[in-house]
Amino acid sequence: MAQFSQEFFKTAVTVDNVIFGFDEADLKVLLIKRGTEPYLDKWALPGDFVYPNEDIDAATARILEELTGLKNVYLEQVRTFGSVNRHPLGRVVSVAYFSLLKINRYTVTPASFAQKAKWHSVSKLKELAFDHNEILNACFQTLKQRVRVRPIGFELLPPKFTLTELQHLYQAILELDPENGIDKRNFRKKILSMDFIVDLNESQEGVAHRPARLYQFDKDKYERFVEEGFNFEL
Amino acid sequence: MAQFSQEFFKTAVTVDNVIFGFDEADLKVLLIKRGTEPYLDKWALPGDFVYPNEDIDAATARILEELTGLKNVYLEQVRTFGSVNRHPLGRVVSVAYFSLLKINRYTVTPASFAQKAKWHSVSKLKELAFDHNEILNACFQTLKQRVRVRPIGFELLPPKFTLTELQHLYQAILELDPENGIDKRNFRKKILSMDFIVDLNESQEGVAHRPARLYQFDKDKYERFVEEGFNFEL
DNA sequence: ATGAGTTTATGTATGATTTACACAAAGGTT
DNA sequence: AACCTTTGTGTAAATCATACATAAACTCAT
Repeated sequence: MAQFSQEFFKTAVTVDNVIFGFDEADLKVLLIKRGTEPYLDKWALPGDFVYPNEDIDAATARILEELTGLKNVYLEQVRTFGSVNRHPLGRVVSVAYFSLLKINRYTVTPASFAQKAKWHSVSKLKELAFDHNEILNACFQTLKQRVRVRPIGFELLPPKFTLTELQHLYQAILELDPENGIDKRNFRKKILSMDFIVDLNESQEGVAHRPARLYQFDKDKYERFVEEGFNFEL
Repeated sequence: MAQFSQEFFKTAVTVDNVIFGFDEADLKVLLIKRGTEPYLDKWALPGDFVYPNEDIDAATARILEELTGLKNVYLEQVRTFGSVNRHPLGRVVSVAYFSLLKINRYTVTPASFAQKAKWHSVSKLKELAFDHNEILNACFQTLKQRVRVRPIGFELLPPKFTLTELQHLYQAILELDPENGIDKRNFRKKILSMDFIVDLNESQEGVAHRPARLYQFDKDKYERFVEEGFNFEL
């Protein structure tokens, strides 16, 4: 390692957070419209500088809370982007995270962000500020991998959900077209063989068709299974 | 994003590289003995500051080349470590990488690193400088996952290898004890069903037992299979 | 030259998992 | 009451994973 020197303490570190939500049959991402240069009026990922006395994870959680009012949201670091010229105003290294939140818990237009914040379909995105398309894409790919081997899909659903909703969620994340994606019966068989997805003995109400049963993800139970060597895989 | 301000350009960014090698039946990692404070004389991961006009990936490649003389080595970014107090002398955020190299291509004691560099068994590591145990561990876990779904194990073997060597490599990375790990016949069956691991019609020479056939990983062939939808999985 | 020592190479039967596939039941709406 | 929409369910066939033992190829010591 080179000689320790103040010369090197000239970089800014930011976090950028790809906030995913799921609505109907569509995977969404929360973007903000920039109110300052550079990239004024362009859509961008929510992000901020990491403060001098702040851990990086904490910075991401802070931004998320400022933007949505929510704490204890699923958060995962993905990768760091630090090309020399990725930011026009200096050397800015950005640590990318994604988070998963239940979209109906999100209350719009919080005070601290003057700019517009809006959910966008992941499948139809325009050009974003900075290298945010690349960042978003990396996070989406990571989510896609993660969701097959960790039971994190539930973070995007309400506490009580139907198996059809769960299946639509997986199809959206894995980019399988509906009505050609996962076989309904096989999907349910696999899901219900996991005893931590529990039948609540309740049904939907007020729907104009046969009501679906409601299920819940039991995290404690899941963790007990993991300790006994169980390995989630879809 | 907060107001753009020079206040935030006060962080140093480093890279730390977990360099893996494989020798006989043992997964190794290349460490250097620190020649300066802090952590003088402690073993540490090779790393350095990222220069002002240097991409982060490039910094990692540079360090690797300075240390080993090797270019075009497999390199993968894992995660960024940036706890406020991880470095005693200031705010230093470190981007962790691992790399995989053919251990016999490594020539010892290169000029640019005055300190001792030495291979250590991953399985018996002492305490390292900074948070390097944590970094090493994260990289090892990532390697463990990666090796099951990407054909990167070959990066650690000589160009021509025997199936026994390959099996030992997998057992070392996956921490399966030898003689209780993977079934030899089933392992070979699976490997040889992948047509990009090609039989060279050559054998070992000068060994005091039945000589093993030599095989080679054909990367181009592999990539063609991937394009046709093939998915590596061990 | 022979035998001992060591490691390689190979196939099959059993069980487990994955896949493909179609129709009756439960509600609301008219 | 008939209709519309969506839910809920089982089985057979195919594929994949697992468990397991013995002969063949080479060196070394005698």
